[in-house]
Amino acid sequence: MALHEEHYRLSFFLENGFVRRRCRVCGEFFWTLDAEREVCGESPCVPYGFVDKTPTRERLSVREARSRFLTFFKERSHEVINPYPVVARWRTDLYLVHASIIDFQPWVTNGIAPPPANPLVISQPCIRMVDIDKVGLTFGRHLTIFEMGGHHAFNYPDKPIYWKEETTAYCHEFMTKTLGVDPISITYKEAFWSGGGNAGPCLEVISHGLELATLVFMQYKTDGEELEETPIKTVDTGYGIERYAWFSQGTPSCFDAIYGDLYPKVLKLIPVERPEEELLRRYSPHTALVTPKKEMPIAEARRLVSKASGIPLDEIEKKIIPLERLYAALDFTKAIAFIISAGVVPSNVKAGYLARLLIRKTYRLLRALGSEDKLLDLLDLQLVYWSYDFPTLGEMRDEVLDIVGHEVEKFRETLAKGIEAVEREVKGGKPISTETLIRFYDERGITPDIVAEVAERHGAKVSIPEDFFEQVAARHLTEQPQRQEEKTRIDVSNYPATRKLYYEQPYSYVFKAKVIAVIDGHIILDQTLFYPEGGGQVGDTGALTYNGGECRIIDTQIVGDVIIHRYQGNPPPAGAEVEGIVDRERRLSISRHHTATHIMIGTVRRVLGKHAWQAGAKKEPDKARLDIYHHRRLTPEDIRRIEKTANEIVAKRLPVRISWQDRNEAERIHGFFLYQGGEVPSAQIRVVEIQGWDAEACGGIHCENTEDVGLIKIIRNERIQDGVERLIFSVGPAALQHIQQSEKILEEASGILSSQHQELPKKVAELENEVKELRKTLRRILDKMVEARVSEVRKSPAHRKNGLTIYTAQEEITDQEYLIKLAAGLVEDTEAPALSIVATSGEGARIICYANQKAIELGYKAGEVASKLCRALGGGGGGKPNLGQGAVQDRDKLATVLSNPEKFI
RNA sequence: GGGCCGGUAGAUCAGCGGAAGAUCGCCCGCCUUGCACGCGGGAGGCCGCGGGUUCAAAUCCCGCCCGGUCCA
Repeated sequence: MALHEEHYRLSFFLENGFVRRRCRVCGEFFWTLDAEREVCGESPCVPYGFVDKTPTRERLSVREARSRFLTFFKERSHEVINPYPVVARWRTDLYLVHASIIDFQPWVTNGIAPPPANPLVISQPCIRMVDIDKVGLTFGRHLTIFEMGGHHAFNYPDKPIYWKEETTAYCHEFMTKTLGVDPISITYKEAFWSGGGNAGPCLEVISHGLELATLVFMQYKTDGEELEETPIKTVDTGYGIERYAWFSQGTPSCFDAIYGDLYPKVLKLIPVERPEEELLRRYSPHTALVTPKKEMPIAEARRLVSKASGIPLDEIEKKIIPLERLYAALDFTKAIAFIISAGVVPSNVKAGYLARLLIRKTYRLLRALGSEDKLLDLLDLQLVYWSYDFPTLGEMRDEVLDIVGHEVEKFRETLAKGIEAVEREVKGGKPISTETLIRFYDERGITPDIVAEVAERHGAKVSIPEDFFEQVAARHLTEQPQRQEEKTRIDVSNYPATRKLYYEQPYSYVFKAKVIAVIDGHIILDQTLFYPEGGGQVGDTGALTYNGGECRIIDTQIVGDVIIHRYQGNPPPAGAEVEGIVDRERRLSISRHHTATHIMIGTVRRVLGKHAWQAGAKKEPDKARLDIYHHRRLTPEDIRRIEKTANEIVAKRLPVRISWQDRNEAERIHGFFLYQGGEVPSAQIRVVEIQGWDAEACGGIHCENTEDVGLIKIIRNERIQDGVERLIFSVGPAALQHIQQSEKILEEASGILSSQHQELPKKVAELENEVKELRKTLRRILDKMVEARVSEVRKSPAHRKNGLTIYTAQEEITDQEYLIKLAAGLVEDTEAPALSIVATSGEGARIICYANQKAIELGYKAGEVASKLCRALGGGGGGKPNLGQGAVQDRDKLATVLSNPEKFI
């Protein structure tokens, strides 16, 4: 889709002799200097024309391509900005940076915060998981990780920078003058770009079949189908740095250009035979066709390429597919290196799941190449190789290898267990249905190809439906997500912003204010010392007094800029002057827990690693909880180390400094660690800094000094998600309370066992052993008693009915196993039909019946007999033909039944 | 955040309302020059924890803890 021609009819085109044409293949409009041109020039409308050629003046590595790009714009008054992490910590609507403009959305593009420079230029590593299935197949046209060169200009209504004309002119100059690309080969295709809530017309810059850049002119906000003009017009350009390297080198694949230096080392690790260059030269120009789409399955695409290139299909399958796998593994391991070094821990949620997906895909690819044990080696090559340009990769190297190693190990176990399960299923002789395939994937993460592989090893055939993954998706579509319960939604749009006294006087607890309104159980004041819930800190409580009246404040919330106080009792009338009193002890305790949480974040980052980001936090009066990303379960030793280090920081008496800082400045000084609590929607951010230990963007109320926190005691640790550990801790007097409680439990236990605290574990273990021994002894004695009782009961007269012998016994012992063995012993080795009734009349009187084979044949089933007897005695029972049991209510009648059993059965 | 699956012997799992099982591993015999195999015997279980239903729960229901997995 493209917009009306007007949007693209630039003076730059008209004055430089470009003409507008329409592609006879894809039907899109484009601008060209070649009046004869009929095709837009993008592959697959035409095959690649740069392979084995060098359309540029010189061959460029990725680093050189990046440098040419940055330098070009730097020389044209753009400020060079360092790349951002690939994980978008500054926004919550997406996990990964997939374009350079993401760095400046939404705060800059919507005008809330100024850009770090204007205009600016950046080469931003980007991750696109959407292309994951195309990587390798298209020889590098698609990558999950690539660098996007972006020069950006933010045009404010009162301060324009530059727009379409300059942008296009820059691009053309860069292409032709700097790189030396023949102008006649370049086309500018008209298109429309939309994403992240913004949209605008764009020009795709193409040469020799390859799209090298996209020039986007962001000028709309998208609201459903509607386009609304935005006040700030943003030049959003994307130059494919790797593509420039590929284009300039003319290698068969982009991977050859990216990893030229690394290739020999890679082949040493993973020996994949490289097809002869001649074959690659013929194959490569058509690889844009190999894009799996819904309407074109991959097999069909391969047939097309085979036809276009003249290479037989079986040769493609034999020689090209392993290469595709190697290419994909290269790209994925690079993406893994970047994501994990940005602090993502593989898990089943959020960005962690994407990381896990990448690691597993890579493992399976390498498995198909027989080199699954080389994943970490390949990853390590990437970490070292790219650390020159991205030093974080070097700093995080050990941590990344540890995290990924752990993840790979876990996946190996999952695979091994899954494969065993498949083997059991196959050996059961059942054919593998689609349903079974889906279950193996959904419940065990075993893909159908692996099921098929295992089944075939055992001689079973498995057919995988073409639309397998769609069926899986359909299954998940039917699950409707239930919405979280509505939070306090009170319309405050008619009220003025509340003045936040708690920031001006953080250590005051009494204030005067005027009542603006009382609505829906909430009071709105003109100003307040009550801190509203936010940033994980719970809202304040307290009281309001006025003119002889008083009411309790039981919670405080903030809606927009208006603070609402939930009350109990009689509220003051609107307009009244009130005195507010915040519950001081409670607030002090909350502050201590809040500052302690910051100390803990700094601590886990040092004890566990830089990946230990905050996943969530809550600070209450009696405890706080902190969720952190970590790949292993915390050991008791980890917990002790964290506790110890955190308390050392308390004792160091570090000042807690709070200041409002310019957003760009704060990011420059503290980095993105600031955003532990998520995004912060303002140009100025409130930075809470524990000197030398931790700095975070935070709106909470804190102690003035770490020593004010008092003791930090970790109470509990849970794993709330895979890869997320929760620490629950108490601070100061609240911690003491917890310790006293634990001591009380210990005292009770040692009182019972009359031992010292430190003797308890030994004592309990001894007791445990003793119980086991006693149980065994008891069992042996009871077994002896069974023998004795059997012969005793058999000697006394038995009852008879229809040829059936009935033995009865009344026992004092209530042990079930004893009773059953006795009942069985009485009749089991008897040839004639025999039935036994064993009763115990103690607490919880019971009956056990046992029938031998002959008795069952005669029609006396123990279960039925037990049922009849028990019902006659006011209870209930049942069982199997040979063994029945039940309970007796009417204990007095039991003797009658036992002396005349034949009357009751 | 949502869905699904699971927790039983050291390991892998079966049993899914009426007496806790199999295979491998472990221990002791036999066989063998020795090992492996083979044969015979044996030890090893709060059936994840807590409630509930029931005459009776490993089994059914609820909550919690622990693990796995898919999706956004």
